[in-house]
Amino acid sequence: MPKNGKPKGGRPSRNFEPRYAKKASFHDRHAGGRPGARDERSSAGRDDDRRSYSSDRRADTRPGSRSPKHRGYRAVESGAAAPKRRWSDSERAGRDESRSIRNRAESGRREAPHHRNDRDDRGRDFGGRRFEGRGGRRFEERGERRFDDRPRRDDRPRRDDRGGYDRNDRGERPRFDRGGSGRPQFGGDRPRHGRDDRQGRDDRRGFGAGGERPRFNRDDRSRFDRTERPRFDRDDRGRGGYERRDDRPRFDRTDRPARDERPRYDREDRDRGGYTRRDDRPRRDDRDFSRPNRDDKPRHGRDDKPRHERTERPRYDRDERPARPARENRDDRPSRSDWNRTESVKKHEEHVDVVHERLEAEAVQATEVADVTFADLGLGSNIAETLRNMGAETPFPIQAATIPSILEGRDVLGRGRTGSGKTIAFGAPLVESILKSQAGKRREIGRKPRAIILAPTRELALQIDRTVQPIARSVGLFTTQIYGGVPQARQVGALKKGVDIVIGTPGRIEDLIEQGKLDLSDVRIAVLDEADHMCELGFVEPVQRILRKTADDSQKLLFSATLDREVASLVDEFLDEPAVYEVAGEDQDSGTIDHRVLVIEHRDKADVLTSLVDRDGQTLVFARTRAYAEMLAEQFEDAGVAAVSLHGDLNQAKRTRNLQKLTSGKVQVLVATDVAARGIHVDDIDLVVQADAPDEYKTYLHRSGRTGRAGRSGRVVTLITRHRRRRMEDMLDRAEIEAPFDQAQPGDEVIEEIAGRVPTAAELTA
DNA sequence: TGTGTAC
Repeated sequence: MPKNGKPKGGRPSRNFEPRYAKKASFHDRHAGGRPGARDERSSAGRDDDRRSYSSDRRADTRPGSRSPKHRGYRAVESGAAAPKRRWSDSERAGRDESRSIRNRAESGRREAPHHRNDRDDRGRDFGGRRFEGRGGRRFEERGERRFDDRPRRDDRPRRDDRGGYDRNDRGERPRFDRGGSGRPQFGGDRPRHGRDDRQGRDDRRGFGAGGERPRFNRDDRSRFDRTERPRFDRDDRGRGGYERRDDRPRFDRTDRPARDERPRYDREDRDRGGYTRRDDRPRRDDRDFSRPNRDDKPRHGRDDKPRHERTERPRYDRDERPARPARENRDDRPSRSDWNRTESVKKHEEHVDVVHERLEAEAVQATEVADVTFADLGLGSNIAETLRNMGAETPFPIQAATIPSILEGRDVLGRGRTGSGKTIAFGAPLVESILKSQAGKRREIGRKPRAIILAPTRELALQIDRTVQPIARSVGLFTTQIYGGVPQARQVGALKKGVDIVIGTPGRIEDLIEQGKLDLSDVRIAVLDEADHMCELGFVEPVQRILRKTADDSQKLLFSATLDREVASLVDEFLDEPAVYEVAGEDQDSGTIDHRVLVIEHRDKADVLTSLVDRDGQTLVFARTRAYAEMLAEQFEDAGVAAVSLHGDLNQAKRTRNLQKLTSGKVQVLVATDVAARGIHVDDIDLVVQADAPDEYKTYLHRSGRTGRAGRSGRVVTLITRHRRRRMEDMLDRAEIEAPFDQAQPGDEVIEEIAGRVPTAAELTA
């Protein structure tokens, strides 16, 4: 250990960023004949241009840490990272306390004298320092960031767990290099794999396994599904489904005939806009749990209600539900699909209703939730204390609602806007459960993870870890991030040492599983953040395969701000009588966001956009494609407005760096694709510009949710051309958002108002 | 169609 920690940790940065940068540059230099060469070069070229353009900015704020330079720079950077201290007294105390707590809790089980030793090793030799370093300073920062809007995320990048130890892993890499050249197959498959190359062929080489392991082999997959869990077999589902379907036609997707029976929605929609999906979410409640799939389809939205009723929608339709006697009937229940709204909530019906409503009223005013504490909800003192230090004094509604059920071991579906405390809502109880489950057990090196948290983007995975890690650490548990775009070595190294909670994205997780480097068989809690998104095309299968790798009876927690029918596919297979919670008003504009739509001429788009972003305050611009996002960022730079982009064509180092530039305030404008639509927290964004209107209401809600956070005001403006007006109206309607439409041309007053350069009429009167 | 997840 010490070895590992020393050479590597001390010298090279523990941050992967610098490394990436370095590799990238190396890569650029050797990009010559490689497939991705052209892209890389052009990318690099742009980067250079920008750099020179805004060199000043960069220079001051970020002394070399980012720059791909060398040691010297790194020294500077390490200086920046220097704040990382070792364990602080309080942390150490916390660790000890947790240890004793764990032991006590485990009175029945063996005491495990090793326990302490193991941990000490970990803590001192590597985990200890780093953690502490990070912990000492970051705990607070995290808290601030998350709850107080402090933009400082600089830590983010380096903070990777055991980052410092990577170096060791690196040392091992060389021997794997042989595989380096042997992975032509990928290149062939992916025309744009250039970006991967950028990140560092070293890593890839390390895996070398390119030829050895056909990870993504389609055949393997199919084999997988069926053999592993026969019970989930489609056929089975179909069977089960039918039974249920009879009861509830709407949920079944296979149950198409049923739809025919309920054509009324379609018709209404058709009359309106034909293609509109409006019906899909007449009311939020329905939308979530009963709707067939996505909004696109105008399928029968089973309810007769005209959408206007939505405003009145009781969140869970509890009233509508036939009251069931609590969970005793579990066995009697027709199927899991009931999760929708019946039983799950029912079990806690009384309790839930009470708590839910009481808190709900406080949802907007988080500070009012004073009568309940995290301890009341069942969390241990260490965790409660950590949450307090993070800025979470009292539980938010969604937390108060879900924590008890999660601790109870139930599967849970939770809907709450990211930033409203959703991460803690599942993170804190998850840590508590894991802690209890292994109370008294020795923490072994190389132990298998006990929990896994899946997110759709790397940035979100990082963010989740920033919240969960301190909580876990407060009780002696370890987390690690497993996502792509960065070298595997560090991640694998962490797994070898043993981690309790894995947080990451599907791709890399599955990859490591197939490599035999990640074993989820001990995972007893699996969380899907942005669950509805994780159930979309392209995501759902990997997710299913991953979930199937977890312990058979593992607890599943699905969260999202727009949790809807889309998760039915997973719910049917993986959840058992899930409890369903949501907090009204948290999944969309909570009244603090001002929505506007500007109807413009296409030829004016560039000027209007530049005018909108040339302002004080941070602006997040959404573009539909990566290319357009990149183009807009350049356009803004050319116009003298510092801007960076965030999209999938950038290597992870750059993605991280660019996002960090926004959060740190170095740049005021970030142009992104929908990679930034969900979950990303940048507290000071006060304007969201949708250069391209989203295609579905959920995307609108997620994008607009990047502003107006924590009760502050925010503004969202969407640019459309006149022929898109109708679609836009329909979408807003589905999103239940009121937004005035204004015709606009460059220079118009309305643009000045939206940009905040001129007070609006409302602001003047106010 | 594009976006994200991956080597």
